[in-house]
Amino acid sequence: MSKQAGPLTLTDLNAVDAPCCPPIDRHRIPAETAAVLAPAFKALGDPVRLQLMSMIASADGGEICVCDLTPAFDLSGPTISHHLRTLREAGLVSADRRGTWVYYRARPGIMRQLAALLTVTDPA
Amino acid sequence: MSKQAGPLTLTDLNAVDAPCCPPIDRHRIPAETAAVLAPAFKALGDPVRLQLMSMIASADGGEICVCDLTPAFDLSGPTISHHLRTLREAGLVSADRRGTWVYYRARPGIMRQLAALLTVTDPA
DNA sequence: CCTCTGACTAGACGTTTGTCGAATCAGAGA
DNA sequence: TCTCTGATTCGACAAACGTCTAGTCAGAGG
Repeated sequence: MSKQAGPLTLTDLNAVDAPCCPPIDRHRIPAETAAVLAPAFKALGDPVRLQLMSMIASADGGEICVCDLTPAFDLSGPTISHHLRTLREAGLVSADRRGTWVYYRARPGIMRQLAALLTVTDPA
Repeated sequence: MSKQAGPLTLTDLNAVDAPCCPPIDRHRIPAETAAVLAPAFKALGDPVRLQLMSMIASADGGEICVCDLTPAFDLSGPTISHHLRTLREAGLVSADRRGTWVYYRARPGIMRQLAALLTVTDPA
């Protein structure tokens, strides 16, 4: 159990199925929660990664091959690979090698957590 | 109208009241949309700014004084000021000076857009 | 075994970021 | 007017980031 060493990890949050975090306008986020969720927002904070994320999340069958992602950008293969690693380490996607090809898949749990955090009550 | 010069700006998106963007798992985000929304995610991608954002969004009366934000962190005044400017330039908050004090207020519109983008349909 | 292809790692390089202390600006009040 | 306080801007610096090229790893198929 890694929960004892670090105060809180991404895996901990992923393990929780219920919404971990009330909306941001309900009360102040604890420092530990911020430390865990901020990297996920940061990972989405690059235009290339945001597009990659949407291509993965909207892919037919829920997954997409790297070989279909790379040619969609004017960037080198290693650069795309680097961005995919960033998304992976933020817990937003998972990778699965099948033969020569690697397929990426979105992790809906954490995305829902981020969405829940940003869902504010209408001021009207 | 500034819409003609640049392809798309934050203000343009703020002007739209209806949700600008279907969820990320519906279809691929266009490059222009990614370029506009990524900076907002990036601004939330720092633990300090994420906490600042939640303190502002959850503040009583919808606004909070910088003088109440600064002592909540182990950081210098200029550093907090810098983070607040980042949030401001990302369109996430607005500032209002009243006498000696400056009050910050959340902009719910863009937050709802980000939340809508991340709202994925349940796989179950 | 060799080779080919797709994806990743390693190392380098210029840019951006987060932080600070010092200086400056904006009002309030004597 | 002078001073005091709160907030921002400026300039500097180390750390992190985004990108590249070159090299490496993992399977598929002769």
